[in-house]
Amino acid sequence: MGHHSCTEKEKLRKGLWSPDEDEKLYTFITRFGVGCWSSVPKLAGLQRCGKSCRLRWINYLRPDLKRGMFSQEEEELIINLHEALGNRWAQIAVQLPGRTDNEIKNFWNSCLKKKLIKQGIDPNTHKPVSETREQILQPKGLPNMATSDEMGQEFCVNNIICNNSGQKEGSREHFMNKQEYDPLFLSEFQESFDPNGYNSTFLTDHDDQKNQIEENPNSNYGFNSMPDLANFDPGNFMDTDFSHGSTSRISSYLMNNEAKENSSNSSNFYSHAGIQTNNMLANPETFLWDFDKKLESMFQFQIKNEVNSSSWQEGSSSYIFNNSEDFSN
DNA sequence: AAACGGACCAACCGCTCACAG
DNA sequence: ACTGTGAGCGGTTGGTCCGTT
Repeated sequence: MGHHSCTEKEKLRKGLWSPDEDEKLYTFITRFGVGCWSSVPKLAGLQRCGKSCRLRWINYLRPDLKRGMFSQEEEELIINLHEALGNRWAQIAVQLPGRTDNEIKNFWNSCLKKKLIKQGIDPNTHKPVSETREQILQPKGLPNMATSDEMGQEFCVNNIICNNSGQKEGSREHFMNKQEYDPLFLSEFQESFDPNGYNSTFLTDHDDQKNQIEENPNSNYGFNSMPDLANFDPGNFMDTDFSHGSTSRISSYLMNNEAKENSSNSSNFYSHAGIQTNNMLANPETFLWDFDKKLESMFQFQIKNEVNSSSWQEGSSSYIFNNSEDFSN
């Protein structure tokens, strides 16, 4: 019901994303923000399904993504969270700013799982393997979930959920129930985090956000968990900072070479993390206008003929990148 | 140098849920 | 209440890399 596989439409491309596709998607999203994913491919001139675009953005293009190896702290946090939440990667990812659920899932499956096994710990139960064997015949509830009796011990994730009262506040049940019934639950841990990569508060209060942008040049411009751009040095921006993946390598190659060959062209998509963000910081409003203009001339995909106001959810984050242009026009 | 296999990771698939009409 | 649609999630797959034989 309601499920349309991307494969049903044979025109649609599949597989790895080309730098050109990345560029189109990145340009589109930074310009108009995240709205209706199903309309993104058409509007951005991509032969992909919306689902694929969404995934590409979330897992790779989002500017707030952290790159590179997981730190020891992150590693421990993932293990703790997995013990509490099981394979709820999206929920785990919420606690690790700049990391995606996919990334964490892959890291878990390829690395952490084996590490725990090596240490004699069952990655499913987070208990010593010998103990797990004894319990294997016992009926189980949810996998990875400690029973309420077992949860007499404190559940402490990132020093946030610790409960000094001795109650079972830190139990997985509590953790999940609270999240289920309290929509603001996550904000207790991490203000305004939005898994889409946008600042949630922005979605509900445009004026405040706008003020934030105007008053604080170091704000994230709608993206959360942005790296400290004030200290960002484009000269030290290595290709390894960008990604290690296959297309990523291509992208990185292009980024490095194009940046060298065409350093005057600030609209170079792959240099966005450096040049453009610095421009943003220096003068946000100028940047918005400037960036917009450059994109216009640079990429030339014709949105004006394709966009109509009803095909896009009036949008929230779009004005950050497009405050000078009425999208519906 | 070639073949092989494991590790890694990006992307896909299928499912569920939320919501609008 | 029902149906259609889109978003999001978790499991899985397939391609690439890299070390070993």
